[in-house]
Amino acid sequence: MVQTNNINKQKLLILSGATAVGKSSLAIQIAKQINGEIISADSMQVYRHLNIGTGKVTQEEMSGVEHYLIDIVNPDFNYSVANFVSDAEAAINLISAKGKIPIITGGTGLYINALLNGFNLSRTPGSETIREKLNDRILNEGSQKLHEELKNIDPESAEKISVNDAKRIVRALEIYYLTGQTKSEVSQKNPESNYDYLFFVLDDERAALYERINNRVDKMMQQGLEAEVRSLYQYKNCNSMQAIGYKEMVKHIDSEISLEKAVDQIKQGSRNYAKRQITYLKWMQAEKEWVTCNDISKVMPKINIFLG
RNA sequence: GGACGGGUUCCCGAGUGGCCAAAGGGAGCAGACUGUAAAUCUGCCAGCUCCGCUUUCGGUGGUUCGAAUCCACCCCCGUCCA
Repeated sequence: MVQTNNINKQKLLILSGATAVGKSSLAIQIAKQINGEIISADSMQVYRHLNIGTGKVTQEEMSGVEHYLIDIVNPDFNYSVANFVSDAEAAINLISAKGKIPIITGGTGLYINALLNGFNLSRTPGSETIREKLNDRILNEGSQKLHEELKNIDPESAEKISVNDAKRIVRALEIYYLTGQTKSEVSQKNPESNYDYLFFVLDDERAALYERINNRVDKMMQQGLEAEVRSLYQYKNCNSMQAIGYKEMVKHIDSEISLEKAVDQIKQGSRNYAKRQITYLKWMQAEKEWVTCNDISKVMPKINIFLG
């Protein structure tokens, strides 16, 4: 472990992993033992009313442990990494002011990465209007055309972004047209993290994980996922509704697919998502401890050593 | 019993004499990733001693220089007529 210059840094516990591995409940258990509070790093649990499908912990399950960044915006809000980083920093300060330990838990790797590695998002703002225009151009001119454009402006980024990756092409161009600087110039990360953290990744055998996911989706259906999505139907075009479990259910409500098919797609989508989460976690630069989720006994000793 | 339609690589599904190890999609695996990230995108995907070879397209036999594609019989499946 690299523990240089960590003496004065804020201590953080990170707990991540694929969907349905059991992060939330483990986090609560840990919080109780070390007098900690939980900050959710989940791009969908920030939305109010998206409860069943996002696998939010209930008030009861929280059993008194304070949770942050859950239910903080309405479903029509477009939450982003930038919001997360500032919200999470604020929560960290709040928790630490109470003399407690912040535990970051969630499956949105990008969010955790941005927080830990000090992405400087303030230098790369966003602009809905510019983005919209760019998106229109992609539709009309094709992504290849805009990729060419990016190549002239920021060859370094163009090199890394696929010609087909419309989203990233748009974003890179957006940064340039908004700030006059290229994405590659502006998006440097801090050389060193602001935090002293202990990072656990919960994992399991792939087959077991996939099975757990399938079961969890069945459970969500029993809990009334369909009704929940119906009650949120008005938001069907919002970002929040692109969450797995919601977009498929909307298709069913719109009579595009049968209920059975929707459920299958939710399971399939969740499995694919889990795969991507794991890939991101593997890729992400940070010291990590991979823990098999049914063998978490060795987690506490390490935490105790870490906290001193 | 009769009339058609069909059985293709893990699944769906193109292919109807050579350009076919066989389109396309899905799944799976691996990867990328700095303001939509539960999103978006990329690669691999019969096997091998891998610029060539070997085994695949329900089964068996045949026609042909050559078949997943044509013929015969057989085995399943679906629809229809009795």
